[in-house]
Amino acid sequence: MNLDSSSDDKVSLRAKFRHATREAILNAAAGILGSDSAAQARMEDIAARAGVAVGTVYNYFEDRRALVTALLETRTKVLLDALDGAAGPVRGRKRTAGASAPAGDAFEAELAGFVSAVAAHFDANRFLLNVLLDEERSRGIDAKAASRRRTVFGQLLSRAERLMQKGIRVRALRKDDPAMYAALLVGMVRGVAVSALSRQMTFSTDGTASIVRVFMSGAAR
Amino acid sequence: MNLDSSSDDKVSLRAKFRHATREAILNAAAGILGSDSAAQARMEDIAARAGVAVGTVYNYFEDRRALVTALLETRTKVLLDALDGAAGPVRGRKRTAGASAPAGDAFEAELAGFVSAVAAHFDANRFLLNVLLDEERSRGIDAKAASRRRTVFGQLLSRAERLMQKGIRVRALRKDDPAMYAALLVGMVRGVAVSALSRQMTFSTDGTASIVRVFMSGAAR
Amino acid sequence: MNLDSSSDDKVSLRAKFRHATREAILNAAAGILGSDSAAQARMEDIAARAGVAVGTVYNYFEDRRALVTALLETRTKVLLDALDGAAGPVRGRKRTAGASAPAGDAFEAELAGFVSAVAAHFDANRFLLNVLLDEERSRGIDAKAASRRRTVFGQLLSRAERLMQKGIRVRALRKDDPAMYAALLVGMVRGVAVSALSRQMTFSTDGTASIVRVFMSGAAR
Amino acid sequence: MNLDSSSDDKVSLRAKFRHATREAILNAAAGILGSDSAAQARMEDIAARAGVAVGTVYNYFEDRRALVTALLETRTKVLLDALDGAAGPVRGRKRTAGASAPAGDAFEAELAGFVSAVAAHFDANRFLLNVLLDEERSRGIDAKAASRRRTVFGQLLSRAERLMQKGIRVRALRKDDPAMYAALLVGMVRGVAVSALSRQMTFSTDGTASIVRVFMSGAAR
DNA sequence: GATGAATGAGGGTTCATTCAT
DNA sequence: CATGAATGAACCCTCATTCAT
Repeated sequence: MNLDSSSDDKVSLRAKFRHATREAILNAAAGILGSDSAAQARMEDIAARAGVAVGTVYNYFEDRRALVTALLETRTKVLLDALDGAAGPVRGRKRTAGASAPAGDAFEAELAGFVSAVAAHFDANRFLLNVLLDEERSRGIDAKAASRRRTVFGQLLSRAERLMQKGIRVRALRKDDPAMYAALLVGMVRGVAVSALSRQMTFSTDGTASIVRVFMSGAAR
Repeated sequence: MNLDSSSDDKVSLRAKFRHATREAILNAAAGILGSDSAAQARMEDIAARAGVAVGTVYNYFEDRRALVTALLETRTKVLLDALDGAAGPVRGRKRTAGASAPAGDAFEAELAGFVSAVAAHFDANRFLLNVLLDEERSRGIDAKAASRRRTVFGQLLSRAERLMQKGIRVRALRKDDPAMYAALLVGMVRGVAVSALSRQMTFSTDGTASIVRVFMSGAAR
Repeated sequence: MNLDSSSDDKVSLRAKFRHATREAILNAAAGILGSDSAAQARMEDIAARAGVAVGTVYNYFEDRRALVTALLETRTKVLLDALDGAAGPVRGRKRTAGASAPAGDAFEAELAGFVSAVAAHFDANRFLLNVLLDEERSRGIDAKAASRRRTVFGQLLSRAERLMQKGIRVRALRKDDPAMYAALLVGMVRGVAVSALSRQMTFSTDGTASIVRVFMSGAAR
Repeated sequence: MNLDSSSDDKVSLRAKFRHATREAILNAAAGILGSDSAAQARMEDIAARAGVAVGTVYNYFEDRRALVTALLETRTKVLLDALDGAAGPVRGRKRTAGASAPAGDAFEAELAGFVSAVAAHFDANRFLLNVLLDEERSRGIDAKAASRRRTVFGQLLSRAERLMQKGIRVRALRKDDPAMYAALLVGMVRGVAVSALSRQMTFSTDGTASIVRVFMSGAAR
């Protein structure tokens, strides 16, 4: 038992260490791929930024593709979880609500939650923003990874679409193609995020409010 | 006379040929950079697609960077010219109009023109769409070109912003930050374009209509 | 202690190995650049001759230019050190000597030392001989390196000039422009070296003796 | 006859023109190959300097090698002719002379002639100086051309050697290996020429005088 | 003949990946 | 396991040479 426990401890320490190293590498990759001068995302640079040797990176990830894929998946999972989390509470509220006005308010709140969750992630991981649609071009990314990534983007869109369907169902939105609504909404978020980026600002709450307002009520007087 | 004309013909033929070759190369580059598997945009591939030898590409463009830059500039110029052309007529109408309702209609028409012009170009040059913000990452693009490109994107945004200012001035739009409006609008266009892309569709007129409707009146019931 | 020593050994072994590889590459480069058919000094050839892959060469030298420069500098340093070493002892003797005849003898000895040192290096590094003045022409050598190299040649000349000044000072030589004397002497050495080269011979001691004799007393009867 | 003569005129005019073009190309090549920054001696550059198109160069010379070879041969022939011309008169004088002192003087004069002829050509054709031994390295020069060139250098040496043999025969020089004497003399000339080059001077008559003096009487007091 | 655009083999350089220590 | 030097396929670019006009 003692032996086991000590061995267990060792193992868990090792596991922790392994995990920490893995994270360090992922963070390094995110940092480099998300930076403006992302041109050079050489494995060696990533390793250096993570404070390990190149070979070590290959101990944690099969190859370059695997690293990028893992990065994408990790970050995407966090985003999607946040979206689902943001949706959850509202869903609860919504069910409780009976009146149509509250339904509209509730939906708007959920929409705001969705928008700010996506925005927060774009803010935090410029990497995601950069990679979102286009990374397939860059070195070492193949078609398989690209399609998988489009799935990533697709997942975001389908979350948005589900939200739109709900909005239509609860009569908060005019009846129309939910996919179109989703595209418009996600496009707006991306547009504001990019705009904030190029002006060296962060998304802030203003962005979220503007998006929700325009999306719901339009910009017309 | 004969001599002159023949000489003229020769010159113009040569010039025409030169121009045609240049265009062929640009088109080839656009095709490859705009394709899904844009990962391989090797100079040799571009040359092959244009039906010339590698060396020939270098007879027309200093290097890879120059080629991409030229491509970007050409395509962008066409887009911006289209935008300016679309804006012109409406401006005339707007001045004539006295009532607020016509002003709103006129602006909406101009907005639709803007949107469909941008959409048409995204449709025609998937290249532009891909490259728009993110190409700075890919091989052979340096910071200078990147900033210039950001200017390209910036130019699109500033056109949109100008349109928004006009909308506010003619009281077609609620008073708000025109830059924000611009970001939202361009984001929507991009969102729909990308969405169309991933569903293998073209932008169509539906997209334009949806964008204008939501942007002006919102999606709320 | 054991641990330390083993770690030391490792380090020194690595360092030694690194150094050996570097030397192997330099030698390969010297061999190829010094050979008759020096036309092909492709990086790949140099690498092959050194028994490594191309990439390895680039682990040791920034680029082609850096390799050639390093080669030149290394070899030149050895030559100059030899010259300075040869000059040292004689200088000691000279100071001791009071009579004019011994002074002349001492100078002649020093001159012979100088000549044979230079000759020995030309013999050993045909590379140096080839490159000495003219390498600026060959591919991949830029102006900066060229001027630096001319400095290399200049350093040889200035060593010779210093020797000539001493010769004049100790009245072993007729009073005249030391730079001219230097040019003549170095030219003679190069002439004999080249001549030996084209006759597939080595410089030998005969060459040195002839040079000293003619330089001091002339060829006239 | 008229027809013939007119055709003759035409032919001779054409021939003259052809010859002029050929010379222009050779001069252009000499200018570029002789310049400090001889790194780029591209066919296109040579053509541009000669004021013709690349294709035209290929109408006059089979290929790059042929051009360089022709250049070398032309220039060398001029040099060798000058040497032979300089030698002629002296030979005549020598035969007339009976006393040993005049013989020495005559030889010294011939030597001076030789030296200044070589120097003049090095001055005029830096190209020759550059190429003399080393050009085999540079682009587009192959082994065959190199050996032929070594012959060029060899021819210079053998002219010098013949002169030395004469010097020994007429007892102007101490009896020794004429090839060695030749190597020393030519080396001196090259040394002074290079030295003059690096100091941006021309060879001048001083150089010739110094060479002759040291070669004949030595530098010793 | 003169022209100069087209050609494409060839060379320098990079960087993902491997593997001995 | 970590390390980092070695590897070599792949890519950008150059320039001697050709050939249609």
